[in-house]
Amino acid sequence: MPEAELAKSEAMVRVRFAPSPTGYPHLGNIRTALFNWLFARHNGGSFILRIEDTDVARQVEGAIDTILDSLRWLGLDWDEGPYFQSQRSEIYREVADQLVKEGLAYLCYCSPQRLESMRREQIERKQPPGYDRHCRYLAREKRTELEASGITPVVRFKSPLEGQTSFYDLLRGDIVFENSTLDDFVLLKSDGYPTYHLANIVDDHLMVISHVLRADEWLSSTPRHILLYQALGWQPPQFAHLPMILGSDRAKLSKRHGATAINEYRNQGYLPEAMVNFLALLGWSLDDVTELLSRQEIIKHFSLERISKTAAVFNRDKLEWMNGVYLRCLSLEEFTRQAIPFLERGLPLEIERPLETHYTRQIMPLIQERAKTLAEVPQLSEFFFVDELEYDVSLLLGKIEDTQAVKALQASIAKLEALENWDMASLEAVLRPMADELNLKTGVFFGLLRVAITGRTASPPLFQTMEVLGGERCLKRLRVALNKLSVSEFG
RNA sequence: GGCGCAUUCGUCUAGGGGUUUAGGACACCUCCCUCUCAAGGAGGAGAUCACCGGUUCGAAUCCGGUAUGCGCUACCA
Repeated sequence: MPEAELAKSEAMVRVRFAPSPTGYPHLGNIRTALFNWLFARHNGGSFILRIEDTDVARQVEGAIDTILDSLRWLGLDWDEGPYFQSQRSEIYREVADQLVKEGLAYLCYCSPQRLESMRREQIERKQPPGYDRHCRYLAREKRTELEASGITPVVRFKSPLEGQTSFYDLLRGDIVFENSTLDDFVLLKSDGYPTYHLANIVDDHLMVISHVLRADEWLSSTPRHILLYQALGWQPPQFAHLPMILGSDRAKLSKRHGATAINEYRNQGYLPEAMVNFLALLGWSLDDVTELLSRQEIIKHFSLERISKTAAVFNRDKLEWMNGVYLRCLSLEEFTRQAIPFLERGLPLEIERPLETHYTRQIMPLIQERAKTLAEVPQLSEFFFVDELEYDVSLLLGKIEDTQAVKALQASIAKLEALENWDMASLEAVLRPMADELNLKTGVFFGLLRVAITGRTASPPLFQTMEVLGGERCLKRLRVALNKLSVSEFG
């Protein structure tokens, strides 16, 4: 980065996140928000939230709330706003009027139908599609006639016909566009709302935005914005176009890519801290080895210089792994607190609510080590809560013959009925020697008990599980297992 | 079609002329631990640094071209 640019970027930092409520924010949107927030926090600047709701037709119900919720969930607090562009129409209109008055923009009366057929013809003739500037050169009489006709015009910017427009991108360096490739884009729509191009630069100027950090998809529009700044005699902010986040098919993230809305990740049991850590590493890195960073560490080290230039494919496996790491870092109290809503929601309906707190608290340490997301907690712990286990007898006989299984279960029941202290150590002290007595490998014997106790072949450690379940439940389950075996013998 | 940006293991990335037989992470495989699972530990496999030229004593690193990918090309943002 040249020194002059560096110096500018060190001045008072004011950045904004400017989502459009035409959909729910996905990973890509939120990553942009995160980078802006990190940049502001690192530099002691301001993070401003602005809702770009100028497309009334495509507005999605509830999108604004979801945007605010998502930012709050991730702890991306804003210092100003939310500002709503829909409430600032007067401002944009005045700027558009001024540009028309100065001859830098003009009224266009072309119908959508005409524009559409024009575009179709251009594509057919393999010409670059773009407005043909029909209304830019309207004769005076014709214009007066159209004004009288009652058609509501749009306002278009008079793009220069030749020359170049260039700017310095903080990430990518000098970028140059031929003005001849730019058409006369719309500033003010016929419904009175501004387009992105107009609203964006007016607000960035009025809100004294110092740096525009936005997704790469905006790079191509930037020359228009530069031209507008020039037309208005305003100093443009610094630009940095961030690499996009792609779906596994390497295409721009969209609804097709599964749970793209960020609040879906919350529902699926991801922790905001894990999400922040993961997202920060999607396009930024500290060094060659660090993967786990706290929010404070990210803020401390965040810099534009270390943002990568290449689009990144979202790797869900890695997010899961990281979330598991964060889950295991939680205190038991915190993990339990967070897991309970997922249990209440995800456990079978017949289990009584609210869940018994003391019992649940005993279960959670066994689950915490094994869950990658909170949404997995009900599935992992279901057998602790249900009265009747549902499993196939064949599971009991996985590695053992039925006569031996029956014998082993009978012996276990007899020994356990006499057990005085139902705790992990006592259980192990009784059961481990039994494997020898029964002439079974511990793996086989404990495996049998595991299925009888949990209904599964994989579970938390047997003795811990039995201690938490308690003697009454365990003995009942052992008898049920024995019964299953005898029934199957006759069936 | 035009314009723009990008191109290092499957994925996220480090590396920015000699330190590189290209480092780390996820996923995968093997082994250890072990009552199963998970976690953890130790290993392994996986990248002719897109390709072709050039600059240089020397290039993943600099330059040019090509290819490929992505983005933009709306009275969407």
